[in-house]
Parts: sequence; structure tokens; C-alpha cells
Amino acid sequence: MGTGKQQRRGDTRQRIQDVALELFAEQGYEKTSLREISEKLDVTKAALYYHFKTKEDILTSIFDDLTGPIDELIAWGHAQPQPVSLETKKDVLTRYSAILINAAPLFRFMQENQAAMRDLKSGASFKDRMLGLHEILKDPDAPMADQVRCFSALFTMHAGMFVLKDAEGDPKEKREAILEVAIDLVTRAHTGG
Amino acid sequence: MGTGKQQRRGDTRQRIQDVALELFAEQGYEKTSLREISEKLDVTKAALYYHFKTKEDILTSIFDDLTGPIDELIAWGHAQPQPVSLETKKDVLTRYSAILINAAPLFRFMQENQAAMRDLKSGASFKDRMLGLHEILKDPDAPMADQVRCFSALFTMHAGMFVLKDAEGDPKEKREAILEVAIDLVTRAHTGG
DNA sequence: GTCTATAATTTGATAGAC
DNA sequence: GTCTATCAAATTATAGAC
Repeated sequence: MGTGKQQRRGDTRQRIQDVALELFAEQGYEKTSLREISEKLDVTKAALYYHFKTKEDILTSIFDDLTGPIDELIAWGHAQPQPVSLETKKDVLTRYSAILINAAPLFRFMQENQAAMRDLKSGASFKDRMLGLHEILKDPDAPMADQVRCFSALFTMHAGMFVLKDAEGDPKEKREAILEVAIDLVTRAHTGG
Repeated sequence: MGTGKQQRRGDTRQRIQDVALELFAEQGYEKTSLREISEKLDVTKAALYYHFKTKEDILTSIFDDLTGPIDELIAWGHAQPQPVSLETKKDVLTRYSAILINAAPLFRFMQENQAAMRDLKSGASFKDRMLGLHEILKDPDAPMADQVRCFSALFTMHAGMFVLKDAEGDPKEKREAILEVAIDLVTRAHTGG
């Protein structure tokens, strides 16, 4: 100890995940090489292979550690009394917003690397999660426009978190505005426009 | 002539663009190799280099051929009397919808390969176009939530075109529903919520 | 747990014949 | 305009020493 760069022996696996996600989100999955990750960690490529079997395994492990909260949210939503009340829908959106903020780099990565993720095992499961959330929000018999509103609410939250990072203004205020718009969309879809 | 696979000499450049965009959109830019493109065209990699200087040039050329209509739309919007009327905004969205449908594979590619495009020259220029459209739609003094609505309207159109391709229902009806939601968002932002 | 060394493959790109 | 042949570089991944 005392050196600027602590080795923190024992949490190497975690450090690999952190650096990998940072680079994946920044430059894309394909463009990021294991050499780059290992250099940033000051270890060799071979050391990576002690902790993970393949490059894809690194990404998969990151997913597994962070998608739990979404699954819990979906399970909670589906356990609510049917038909789902507007208050429950607002709850889902609010909780989802918190999850998004908490795992922002991962969601940024997912949003910007859909093509790379398509055949990545984790890809399909994320699509399933989106559909799971949509099922809670939408009214099965509602007109098409209202189903679009529910999709739009989810997508607005995904996109807004990162599109608005360039815009001026307080981050907290921006997040609240995004959530407000999402809730408004679902509310209009709930009452039937 | 008469062979199953027409050689169509003279339009090879166009065929390269078509196949490349198809593969780029399907698997991502990085994942698609020049070998793959040339094999699908039944020519050699070297032949590709006669028509395009680099891999990136293939992509850039596709953009140049298709982004013209967006630039015209932005120019038209900015040439309208200020402040921009709601009718003009609806016009912009309707025209943008038509452009999106017309160049669907390109926009699908752009949406799903943002990370790969980030340092691709064409990337920045697309972001500028998004901001250009947003500037026409948004009211500078409107509250944050209304600015989000305008972003959401654009993003809903981008995302909806492809997210809803899995959903049941008539394609035309879906497109109209998406446009309806986008117009509704901008309308609410226009009047001030 | 991390290293050195290297295998095996693929990639983008070029030179030069036809 | 398309080909053969080839290049240099990078990539994922493994074997085996320490």
C-alpha cells in the first residue's frame, strides 16, 4: 500500500467487469479488444482468461450481476391484481427509472450495441424483459396508438437518459422531466387517450 | 441473360452498397467483413477496393445517397416563419415519417450501431441532423418536460418502426399509430402541456 | 493468479497480371 | 473491372512456467 495504484488483490474479477463495461459502452463491444482491457488493468491478456472463459463471458457476467432488479420488477408487476391499476403502472415506471440510473453504463451499452448483442444469448433475454415490462403497462384491448405510447414510454426513458446528457440543465431536473413524460404517456394510454 | 444470377454489369457499385447495408444492418458494421460482402456478391475482396477506397467509404457512400431528403426537410423547416406553427411541426413529422419508411434499413442500422458509428464521420453529422429537427420542433422557452416530448417524438418514430415489426397488426396501421403518437407529443409540447 | 510465448485465424488493404 | 497472391497487423485463445 501507499502506491498510487492499489492492486486490491482479490477483486480482480470485479475490476475486469468494471473496465470492460466502461470500454464496451464507450467504443462498442466488437471494437474493444481484450488487449485494451488488460492494458488498462495493467495485467496481461492471459490473466483475463483465468477469470473468464471467453470475451463473451465477460459481458454475460456483467449482465447477470445487474439484470436481477429488472426481473424482480417484472415479477412484482405481474403479481399485482389484474387489471393493472394506473398507480401500479406509475410505480413500475418510477422503479424502472431508478434501475436505469443505477446501471446507466450497462443500459447505454445495450442501447447502442443492439446489433452486436443480437446473437449474444443475453440479447434475446433483454428483449424479453422489454416485452415483459410492456405487458404490464399496456392494456390488451387498447387501440394501437396506446400500445405505441407504452413502448414509447419505455424507449423515452432508455434514450432520454443519454440523449439529454449533452443538453443544458440540472441532471436531476432532466431525469424528472423524462419520468414525467413517460408517466404521462402511460396515463394517456391507460385512460384510452 | 437467361442465367439465374444476372451480372448486371455497370451497377456493381450499387450492388455493393445494397449488400453491404443489408449485412451491416443485420449483423452490425464491425462484425461484417469485406470477405463476407464479396462472397455474397460472388466477387473478390480486391474488386470491392476498385469501387471504394476503404470499408468506411462504403458506409459513407450509402449515407450520402440517402441523407439528402433529411437535409432538405431541415432546411425547409428552418425557412418557415418564426415562431414555427403547430401545423408546420406536424408537417415535419409527417415528412420525416415518409423518409424513415423509405430508408428503413439505413435507419435501422443507425439505431442499432450507434457505438460503431460514434467516430465514423457520418456519426456526428447524423447527430447534428437530429438536433436540427429537434430545434424545429421544440419551443426554446418551454419547460424541460416539453423539450423531452419533442425528443421523444423523434425517438418514438425511430424505434417504433422496428420494435413494432414483431407486434401483430397491419403495418400501415402501425405506422399511422406511431405518427399519431409523435404528433400528439409535439402538440402537447407546443401548447405547453 | 499472473506471467511469457505462441498458436491459429481473420481482418483491412495493396500490387500487379489480365 | 475483376482476378491471384500476398502483406502487415490485430484478434481470440491456449500451454505451461512461476
